[in-house]
Amino acid sequence: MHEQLNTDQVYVTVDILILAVREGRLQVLLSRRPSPPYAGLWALPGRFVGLSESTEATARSLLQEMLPLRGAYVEQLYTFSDVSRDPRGRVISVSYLVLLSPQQLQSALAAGSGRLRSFAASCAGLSLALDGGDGVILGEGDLAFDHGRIIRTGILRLRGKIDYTDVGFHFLADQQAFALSELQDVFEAVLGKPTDTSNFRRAVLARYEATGRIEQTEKAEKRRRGRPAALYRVIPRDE
Amino acid sequence: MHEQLNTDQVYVTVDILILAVREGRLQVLLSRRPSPPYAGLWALPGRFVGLSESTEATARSLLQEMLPLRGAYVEQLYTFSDVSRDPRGRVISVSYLVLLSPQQLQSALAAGSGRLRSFAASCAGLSLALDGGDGVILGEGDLAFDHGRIIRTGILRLRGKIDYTDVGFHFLADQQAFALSELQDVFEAVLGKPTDTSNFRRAVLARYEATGRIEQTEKAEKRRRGRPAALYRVIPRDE
DNA sequence: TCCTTTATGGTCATCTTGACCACAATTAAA
DNA sequence: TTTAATTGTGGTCAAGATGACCATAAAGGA
Repeated sequence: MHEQLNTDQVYVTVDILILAVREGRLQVLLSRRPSPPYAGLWALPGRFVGLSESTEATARSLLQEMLPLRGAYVEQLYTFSDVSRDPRGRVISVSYLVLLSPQQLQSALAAGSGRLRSFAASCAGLSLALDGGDGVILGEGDLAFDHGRIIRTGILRLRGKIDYTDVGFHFLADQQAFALSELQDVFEAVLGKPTDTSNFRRAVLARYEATGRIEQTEKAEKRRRGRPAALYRVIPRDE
Repeated sequence: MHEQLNTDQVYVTVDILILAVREGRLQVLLSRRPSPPYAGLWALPGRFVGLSESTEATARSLLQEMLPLRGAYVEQLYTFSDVSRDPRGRVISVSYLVLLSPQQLQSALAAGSGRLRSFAASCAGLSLALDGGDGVILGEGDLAFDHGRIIRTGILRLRGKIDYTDVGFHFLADQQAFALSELQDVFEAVLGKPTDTSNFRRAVLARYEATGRIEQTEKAEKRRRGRPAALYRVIPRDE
């Protein structure tokens, strides 16, 4: 349908940047392009915007195809409009940022075809170095379109807002109790640097428990080796 | 040219939100729409995106038409894409935020036709109440399209970043020395609340003078009534 | 001259932050 | 069974930042 684009009009697509924290690293969901342009390279999921849907609706329906899940965190990221960003024609991309728990990312990978795969993006500093979960290393040249730039933009946005908003919670398993150390793993993966455990705990409890955003549950976890951790749960906000 | 839009394609426009601080209030540049839709209502300057220009280029050329000036601060704001936001058809708007000094805003008003006029936006809380510089009060219903929402989005963005970025400087006259009280006026107008003068001075000097962003000049101002103020200048960054 | 206005510098108590330390509660190893 | 390693939890302490407030300086106007 869209393999040949008219040269006298502007097209609009939505690309979604799906991030999750797995194995201590920030990961991004990519699929391998089956056909030109950029056949064989990795790309963000995307789609042309329909005539009767907002770009946010496009992003959500695109997400719905990959996940049977509702209520994922979706936020508009940035609009990329360089004239030559798509060799097929004049295509403007409105990008969205989506945050998933490891389990949600896993089920997206399971539901997807063989084209779908995820890669850990270890982004020390600003250089985009995609470090594959199975040993594959992705550089900027392995990504289609300007998707490397989109990923960098998204990670910077995330880093900028994780410690004064609630976005970090969306990386935790929905509706499940969590240990503070798990939340700390999320922060460290996003910010790319270690944090003092005691200070992190103090800051989180002051910011979220005092404001009624999280509360302690009765149970304690027993999964790991050391002392069992107290479990907390996120209090859903009705809006 | 664009009075009739095809119903089978998506159009892209750029709308620019031009803000300045004048007379202690945050003001926005609006023009009166000469023709339907929304004829007679106030609207942000806007234009359809050309085939061979990025949206940022569109924003800058649109700005250039109104101002002979280069180097104004331009930042992408948000992309609005509600299906029914434009009665003419399917029009997606990429909005940009532009910050001007009072003098720049004045010259834009002088260069513009009679359709151009500026209004002070006094935005206590979140309710958009446009309080006219010459007594006219604008409400949400006096604005075309979803431009009230764009203005609100821009002001919130500005408030969110003014005290941890350099954006506040762009409201001051370019290349000119300024007194700290002028910068304080800018902050108070943007944030909509008064600030303790002494604490403001301490914070600004710690944040900007210590990092080499501003420096004191030799001269002192003599314009006003009280004690003359020390003048500072912004040190341009080469990037 | 005295009052008003604006600018500038300072105090002081409180809150926040970063770097540590000590101990608790569990599992693994010796 | 003791000991060590591991993870979680609470606390201290000094340095820095913040908010409320006061005092003084330098100008113009009455």
